[in-house]
Amino acid sequence: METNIAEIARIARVSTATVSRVINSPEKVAQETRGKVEKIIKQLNYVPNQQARSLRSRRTRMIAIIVPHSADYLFSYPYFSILVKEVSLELSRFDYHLILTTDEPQEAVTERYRVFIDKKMVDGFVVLDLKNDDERVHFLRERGLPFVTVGRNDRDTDISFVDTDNDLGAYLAGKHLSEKSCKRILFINGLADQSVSVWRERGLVRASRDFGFDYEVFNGDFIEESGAAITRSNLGKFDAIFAASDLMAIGALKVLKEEGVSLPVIGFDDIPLSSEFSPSVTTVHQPIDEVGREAARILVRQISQGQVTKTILPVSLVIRESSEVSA
Amino acid sequence: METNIAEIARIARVSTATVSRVINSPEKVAQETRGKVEKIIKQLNYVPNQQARSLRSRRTRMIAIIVPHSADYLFSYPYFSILVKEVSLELSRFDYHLILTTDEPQEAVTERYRVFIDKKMVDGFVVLDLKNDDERVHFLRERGLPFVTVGRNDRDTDISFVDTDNDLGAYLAGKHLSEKSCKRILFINGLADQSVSVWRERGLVRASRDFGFDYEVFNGDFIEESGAAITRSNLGKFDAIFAASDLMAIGALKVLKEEGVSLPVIGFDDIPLSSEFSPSVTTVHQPIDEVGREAARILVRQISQGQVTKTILPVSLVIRESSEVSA
DNA sequence: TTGTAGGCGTTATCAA
DNA sequence: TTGATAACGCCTACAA
Repeated sequence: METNIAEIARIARVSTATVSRVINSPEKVAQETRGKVEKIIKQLNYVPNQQARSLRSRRTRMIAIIVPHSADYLFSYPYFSILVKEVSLELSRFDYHLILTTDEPQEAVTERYRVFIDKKMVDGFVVLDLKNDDERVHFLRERGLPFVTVGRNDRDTDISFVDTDNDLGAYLAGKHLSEKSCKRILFINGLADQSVSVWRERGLVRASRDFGFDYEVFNGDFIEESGAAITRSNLGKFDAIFAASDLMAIGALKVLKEEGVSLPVIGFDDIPLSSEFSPSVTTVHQPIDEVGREAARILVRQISQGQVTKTILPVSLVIRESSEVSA
Repeated sequence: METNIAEIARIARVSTATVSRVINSPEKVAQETRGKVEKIIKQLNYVPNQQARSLRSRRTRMIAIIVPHSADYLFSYPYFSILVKEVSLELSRFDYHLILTTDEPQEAVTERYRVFIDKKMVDGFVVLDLKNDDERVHFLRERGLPFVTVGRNDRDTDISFVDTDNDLGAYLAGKHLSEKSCKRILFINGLADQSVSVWRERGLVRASRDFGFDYEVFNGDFIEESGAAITRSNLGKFDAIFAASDLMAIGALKVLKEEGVSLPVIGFDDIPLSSEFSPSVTTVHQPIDEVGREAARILVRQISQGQVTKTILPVSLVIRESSEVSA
């Protein structure tokens, strides 16, 4: 016989309500009864059935991350794995758990969200890969479910998010390049519809005004190939490269090496590979592990206290070999 | 008011039992009633509450993957992300969902398994990173919960698993190197306690007998640094290198380049980076996406039919630049 | 083929 | 501070 709250109650000679209180709000139970019940719980290795709790309390303690198939590249991006790991670990410290899933290509972007909500499976969502105008945000708002976005945009200003200071990061990169006397920068940005790309371009615009350089933007998709392709088709036109991801910076560096060209290159993220690559990659460091943990904390707070939290984490320029060459 | 089975029943003028039957075993309901009920379900956008179903049916439709902190490296390993993605996607096609989590360093290896089981949160587990003598397998066996391992060992032969033909892969690598006239191979294997390492060494042993070469084994931990370190401390002693992961092979290739040494190098996995690296990496291709999907299918079968399935997927040698050099 | 009714294990309400 | 009892939403004997 599986032990349940009724058995504990029987043995402790109290009611099931009291056992439940010992578990959920021990402060409401007298010291003595409480000790007695706790002892029996321990003796029998009793653990509450989560499904029953969820049904009754309408809280599942589950959070979902739904990776859109259009962001498939995330799965070979080290940044993403680390983020997911930290989100999951921090959530578990609050007794929440993470469902990780992908959508299918033919589905609507919001379909999986709808299913999770309708089935009453989750208490909230972490939204990655935020767009400037993000359907998922509209949807979740409408449905009234708690969520936190990683990144922020201009439209949705009253929601919980965690972001890094992308604007400043790009500004620092531009400043550094201008200090290397660069005048025409090739800016390999991310996808244009992603909010992160907007912030980074803003930072570079500010820097170009403050320090007097020109730049031109091309949109890549964060992976190495796109950085390489954009670099290849622009050889000879620029005297420096700033890429919105380390992988694209590495793609650029490979092309430059192939072509025997030497230009300062700066990336973004500071993934592990960047310090090992040759040349090691100058980059804007983002505290990705902290982003993950903070996302978890913000969401838990949003769920339990209905509190909107906005966090912007600092970035820093890490100077390595790839920017230490003459233009 | 949230719509539930009772409301559907009321409107359709049938009992809740009939509505439940329409959902779970439509063949037991008369065409006419069935149509009527289905129509109303659709009209009201009714979706069954998963928590209630779970409580009643004792099936949560949740599967967990618990990554041990000792396998932290997995999170920066492209192989792993792709596996997780495919497992999750395939599971969702059977209406199962994936909980992804990590354990904490100070915990027992089986602690999180215990919690998930005791809370009645999951129907089964995918066990990664299988050891020769794996505590988690003992534990899950004892507790009687369905699970599938990715990899197989000699001890636990009556359990469901999906594996690739690691033995053959290593054999093919050895054969190829011997065809390049290599006589002394540096074998950079994975961690000694992992079952995958055992199979790969077996394959190389067979090849060394069949083709007459010598080899020496060193144990790395699958990441680039360990491949580089082992290569560096063995320079000059071998005329070829076989590494148990592409990342370690790449680490080896970097050291060789640095030192101006040219040796045939073969990796394992065939991660995306291997075809782009310079030199492109000769490697044993594993169908990682299929491994993930098959793991999901096997587990679902194990849960629903109690059926043990063992799958070994084929590998193939992909010959690229890194083995096309003279020793 | 359909309905009645009990129960899955817990939490919440209300009264004592 | 504690207990009795009614939900939570669904499934499934069992009976009709």
